[in-house]
Amino acid sequence: MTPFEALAEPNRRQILDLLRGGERPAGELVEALAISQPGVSKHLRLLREAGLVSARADGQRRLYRLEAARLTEVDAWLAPYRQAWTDRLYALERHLESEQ
Amino acid sequence: MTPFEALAEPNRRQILDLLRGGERPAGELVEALAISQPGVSKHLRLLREAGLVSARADGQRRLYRLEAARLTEVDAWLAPYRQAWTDRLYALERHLESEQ
DNA sequence: TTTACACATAACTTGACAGTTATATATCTA
DNA sequence: TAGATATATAACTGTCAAGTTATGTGTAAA
Repeated sequence: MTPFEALAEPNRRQILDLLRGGERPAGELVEALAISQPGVSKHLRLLREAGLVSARADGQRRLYRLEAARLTEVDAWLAPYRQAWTDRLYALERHLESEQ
Repeated sequence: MTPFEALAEPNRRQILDLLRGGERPAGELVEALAISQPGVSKHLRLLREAGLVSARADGQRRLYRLEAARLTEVDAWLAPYRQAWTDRLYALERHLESEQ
């Protein structure tokens, strides 16, 4: 699963958002989401396969951590577009359009 | 279809990449991709529904254009992560890990 | 006014994903 | 050692996306 595919699912984005606050046990993520525990576990697996999170054992819990580095791939793809929408020409086109 | 879902598919990302160079007729996109004409047409529809492209008639052709503004939604989601991976603390963690 | 062209839509197949419940595995605790 | 807890996996179902071929629709050209 590529990072792009991983981000397509809202629950997975929410998981990443939660992990931005630091390491979290799986159970805490389960509480925060509106789906079942196995559902969360499956999303965590896909996120791991995408390299977007990592996990380590802590007793009977598993602590998940954000691997933000993998998101640079998405960021890199987006970069040239960022230039596009900040373009003065682009802004002008939008402006002319809105006047119709 | 959300922008996130739209970007999950590589052919659609390629279409957007091509449209970064300016308006293109559908046929030109068909030539560039490795899938059938109806396949491309369906992707274009989804991209339209996601607001990522727009189309206008030009004789018997249809010219597609990038609507980069919609990508700001993705960019906005990504923004706080961008901070995360440029963090000095984050860099330090990566460094310590690589030493193991 | 046919024929050709560009594109969209219809209809269908296949496979993957997201969700569920039930169960297995491992660790902690009484 | 016997529960109790935390998490993962198995097994299953329903939905949907992505691809295909075949066909429809509108515009250009002969």
